[in-house]
Amino acid sequence: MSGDERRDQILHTAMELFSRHGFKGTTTKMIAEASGVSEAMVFRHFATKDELYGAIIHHQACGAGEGEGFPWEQCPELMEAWKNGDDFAFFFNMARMAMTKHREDIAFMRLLMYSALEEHELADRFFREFVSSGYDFIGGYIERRQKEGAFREVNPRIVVRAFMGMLIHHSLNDILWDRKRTLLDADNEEVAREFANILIDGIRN
Amino acid sequence: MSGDERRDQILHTAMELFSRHGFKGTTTKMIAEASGVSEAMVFRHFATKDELYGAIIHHQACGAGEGEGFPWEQCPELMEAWKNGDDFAFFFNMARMAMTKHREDIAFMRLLMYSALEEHELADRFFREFVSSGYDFIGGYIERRQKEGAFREVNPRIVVRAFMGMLIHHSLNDILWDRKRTLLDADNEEVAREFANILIDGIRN
DNA sequence: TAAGTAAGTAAGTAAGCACTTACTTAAATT
DNA sequence: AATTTAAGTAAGTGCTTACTTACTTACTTA
Repeated sequence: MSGDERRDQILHTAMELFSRHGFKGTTTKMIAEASGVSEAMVFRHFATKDELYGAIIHHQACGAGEGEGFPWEQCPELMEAWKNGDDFAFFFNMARMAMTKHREDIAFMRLLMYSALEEHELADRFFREFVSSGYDFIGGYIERRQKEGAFREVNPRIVVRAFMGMLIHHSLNDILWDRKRTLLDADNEEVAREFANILIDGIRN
Repeated sequence: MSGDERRDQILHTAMELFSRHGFKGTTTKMIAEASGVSEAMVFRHFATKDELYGAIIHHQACGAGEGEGFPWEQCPELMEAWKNGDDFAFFFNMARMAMTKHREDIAFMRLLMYSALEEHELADRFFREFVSSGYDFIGGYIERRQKEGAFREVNPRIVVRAFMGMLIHHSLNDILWDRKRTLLDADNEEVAREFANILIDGIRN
């Protein structure tokens, strides 16, 4: 295997392990064994464990945060709804897109949670670059629709927090707390629809 | 210091450290030093590090999960609202109470997150004994109000998830992700009021 | 006052940790 | 064919970890 291929493989293996066991809970020996090489190979590609973690962060931040732009800019139905002021389509597609993304990237979400708890850079960076843009995007839409008289007077940031809360908490339940779906076992389509309905009716004029 | 006092002190010190650094990230040496005793004293009171963690879990599960009953049963305004079907008072007090509890018990919330990620027993137990009762309580109220014709037809569990999502996500932002309040800097009273308003208008008939 | 008991520790131990060294193999280049 | 280069490893290094042992101190009780 070539150097670059091996580097990539170690990086992905390590990311999987870090996301499962956290930074302290993952040993370089585990990473080496899971990658099918000796520990020395791991340290040839990444000088320290911290540097390896840093490379994962960089890789994820570039891949998830931007790269091809924010995911909501990637969804034509969503941008269409944004232009037309189609409230249901806007919030419904936002919810569906978020849930799909979360479900695809469980490892990344776990890594993000660990990072936040362990106060690594990733959480902060993801937050500043990604989440805050999401707040601006949704918050901006709400503000516009308030000016158009569609939504009542209310701090748009609180509304965004309410909506983000529904989405993230729901995904976190699926990934972390209620993996067996004992509390709520509905498909994402229905949940997204109801979240959108609740929010829209909740702030309609 | 007597044996029982010391045991308690070590337990609380350890809980603080586990909540900050996770299980793997906390060493018995750290615990001993922070408690002002030798490591041998820690192991006199708790045979293994796992047993110490178990004792913390037990202590927290008994203290937080029940003991004097669920916190919502402790709040007279809330039970009054429940009886009278005063929707705003019900959801507003629920939100305010949850936020206050979360803010008081940051260490416990962090411990809970770590437990969920590390798949320790605490997360599961807290979830089964506490969260699921919360779902039943709020879900039951919504169902009743649906029968009375106040709320529209919608899966009550989805509504509970939406509401819990707002509350927990908001607290998690305060504790973990947005400690500097760059995204949203509103007082809990206002946030609780708006969350309640959004939910009620969102499911009103 | 002598004996017993409980709180406490200094100084270990073996295993595990991140990281290194000195070496081998095999393919590409000269 | 000889030399260089890059992928790879076995066997370490020194330090930290969870946990133990053998001992001391201080208070209580017969």
